[in-house]
Amino acid sequence: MDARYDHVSAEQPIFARWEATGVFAGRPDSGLEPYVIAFPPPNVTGELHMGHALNGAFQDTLIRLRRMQGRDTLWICGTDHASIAVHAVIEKQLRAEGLTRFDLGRERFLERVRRWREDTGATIIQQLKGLGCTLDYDHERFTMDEGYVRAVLTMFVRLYRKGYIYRDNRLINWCPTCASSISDLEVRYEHAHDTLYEVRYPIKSSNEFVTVATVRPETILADTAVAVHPDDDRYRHLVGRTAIVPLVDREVPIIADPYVKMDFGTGALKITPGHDLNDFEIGRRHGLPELSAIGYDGRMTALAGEFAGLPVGEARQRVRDALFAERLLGREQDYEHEVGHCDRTGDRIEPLISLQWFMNMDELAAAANAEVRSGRVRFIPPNQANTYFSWMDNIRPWCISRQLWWGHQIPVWYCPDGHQTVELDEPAACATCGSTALERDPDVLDTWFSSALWPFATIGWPDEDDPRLQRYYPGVVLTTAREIINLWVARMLMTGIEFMGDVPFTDVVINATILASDGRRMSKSLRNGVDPLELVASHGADATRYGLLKMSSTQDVRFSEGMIAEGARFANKLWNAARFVVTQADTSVAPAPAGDDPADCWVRSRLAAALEEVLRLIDAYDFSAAVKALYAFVFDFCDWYIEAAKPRLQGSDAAARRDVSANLLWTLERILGLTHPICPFVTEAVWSHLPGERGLLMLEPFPVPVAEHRDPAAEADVQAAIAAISQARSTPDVRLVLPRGFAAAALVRALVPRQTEVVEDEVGTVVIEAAAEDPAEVRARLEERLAHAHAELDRARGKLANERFIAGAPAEVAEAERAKVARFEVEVRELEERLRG
RNA sequence: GGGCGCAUAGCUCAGCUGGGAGAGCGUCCGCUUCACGCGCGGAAGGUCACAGGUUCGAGCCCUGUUGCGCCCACCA
Repeated sequence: MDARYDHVSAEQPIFARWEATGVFAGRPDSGLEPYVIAFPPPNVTGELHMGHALNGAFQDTLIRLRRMQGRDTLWICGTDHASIAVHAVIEKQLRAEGLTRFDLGRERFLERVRRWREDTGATIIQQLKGLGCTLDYDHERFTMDEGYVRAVLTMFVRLYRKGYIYRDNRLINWCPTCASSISDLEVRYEHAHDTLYEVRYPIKSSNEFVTVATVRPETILADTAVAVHPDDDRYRHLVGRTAIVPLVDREVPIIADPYVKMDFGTGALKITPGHDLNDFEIGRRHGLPELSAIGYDGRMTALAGEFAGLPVGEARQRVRDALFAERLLGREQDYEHEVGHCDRTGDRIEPLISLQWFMNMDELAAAANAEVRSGRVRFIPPNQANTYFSWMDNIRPWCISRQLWWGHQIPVWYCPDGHQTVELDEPAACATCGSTALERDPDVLDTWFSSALWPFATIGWPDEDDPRLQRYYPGVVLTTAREIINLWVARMLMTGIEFMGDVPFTDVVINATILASDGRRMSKSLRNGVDPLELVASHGADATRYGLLKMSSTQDVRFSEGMIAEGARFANKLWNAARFVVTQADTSVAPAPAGDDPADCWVRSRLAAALEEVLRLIDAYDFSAAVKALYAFVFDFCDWYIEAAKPRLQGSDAAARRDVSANLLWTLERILGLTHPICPFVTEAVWSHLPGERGLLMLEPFPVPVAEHRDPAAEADVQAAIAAISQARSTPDVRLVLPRGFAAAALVRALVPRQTEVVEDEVGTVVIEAAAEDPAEVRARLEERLAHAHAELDRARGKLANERFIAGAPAEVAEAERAKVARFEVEVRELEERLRG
């Protein structure tokens, strides 16, 4: 064994050995209790970023631990076809060639997508292997696999027949570059500086005007009403009258609707159902016509008359000028607000009326809500459920159709008469009129529609007899990022309940977001990101896992490479501890809890406590605290137990040598087992160097808590001795007060500095004195300690003298204060004596 | 605009139901080169963002202020 753990040469071969076992695929015939994690399938376009790496480390740690604990673990591997994201990539390539997807046509475009996917491959899967993740790679799923497509279409057909899915003309978010609708959750709002224009609308058959405010004067051309608040005295007399829309001279009613805010703008609102969501809803309430002045290409339509064909931005300016010329333009004020942009292309979103497929989620959401409110599904941390409830409690119809080509094409066929036939497979004839001239709906489904059934479509659904479905549904835990609670988590809950009759998992763990070191979100454009692959290359997969898990305690955490470096030191420490045991201990003895020196009892007790603690923390998904507890124990083992073992291994007492060797081996084995889920590579590497015939550590049973070795008294004694010895190693005149018998203990013999003299006194304490030192310095130090002791004593006595403290403080707190008084009284007496002497 | 959260040592962060301010890294001092210099021991370093309040007692509870982050959101 080299003096340093070399992750570069160690990791690849170890992973190959793991893969060869085939256990990643689960052990369906083992009779073991299943443990399933739903893996969030990354986009095929994806590269492993920090969020994936954290989530991968998190889930793999759980999977490995449960596997060692004797569960039949399954962690389905796969990727998402990422409809709109892939479109963005390919269409960008096409633009560079001066083309659009429409130049290629549907078939050639899809061919190009498939070719591109073959070329780039799912690199992210390879990257997950590099992190050590034990996903079921042999049964990798893809949301465009044949079976998966069938599952998606089945869901569509069933929900259609249930009446949840329907086609409607509604206002949707339109991205002109994508040439498609996008979902509410794909709209990003950005701050914008615009102008708020006041525009005067003449009132028919009068000299009056009503003045409205708008940031989008070009939409005036599609206005179909003016609205005021029903209680607004300024306008009450106008309700029911007719206003004339400027420039187009359209006569529109003046209506009253409580949505209008009296105190905003002029208190009068122009209503454009075709280009504004609120107006759309007001329009539906009042039965107003829905006109479109803006087309799907982002230009003005024929309705816009002289402005037809102009891009929206230009039309706005021209309309403004025309209004000015007609003296209908009022004040123009600077106005700041949030404007929706397409998450993928950055285009400004145009709300447009469009014939689309929608999904009503009211009932599904109510059922999913109930499972969270009842506690059957819990969010960790619990307050993250607020995000979920705020969306679910106000659920709106979901526009599920996209005017894209890469994705699941909607299984609806239209005959020339416009009848809809909804079938899984292409029907021979129209179900209504029997026409055979059928045309399939060209649109595809929103990517998240297919993601929503990931937990069961990956294991056989809709084939309800598939044994995997019986065995591996429902899973246990989902760990993911905060931003997809609604996009994905909520929808999986809904579909799971609807189609499987049960939720797909009961624990939803929302991971920390790892921010860049500047405190902002890591992003390509800010160039503040850190590549996890570089961390794996430079520090090792174990170090990266360790560091990410340790960082992940709060909701948002700044990335710090120091944590990763700590992980590397930790791995190296383990490696070298093992190297010591292998080279210095008697490896012919069997590993066993042996030896009854205080140090032996202490290390076994600490191990038992660490096992219990780390396990409890992982069960609670507090990986950061688990890593800390593990680190503390491993370093205690190395710095104190191994050090104390040295003289006993080298001494002439053969029995002691055997005991210490057995104890070292036994403890080390358990440390490796406990550490393996977090740092799988180094522990596996070390394991193979230990004496004896060794299989894979990955398949070893988890070292069950060894509670019978708990010995709090020994722990307390040795911990106190360690503190005292530590002090002695830097402060030569310190007086050690150790339990009786410690002068002979391996710990003390091994660790006190050579130049100190060890004396056991008659009351069972050990005194370590410096050989020689400047008396003035000794005196000064003693005086300092005396002053401190006096101060502590006074404070404690003061508290005890306070009646309200005695009345209000818990008994143990008061007791602690009394103990403190006693302790410092002794210390003061001793210090005064030494200063006199 | 709403929700969640953060402000504690030079840095990154712990501090459970209120009861003697912590860890790792960094710095400095000492030790050690026979597992590991990616080592061992120690020390210095903090008005716990600010202002009020409750309490015998507040980093922790309440109110407000300031700064920051993330998520969500249909106010012209």
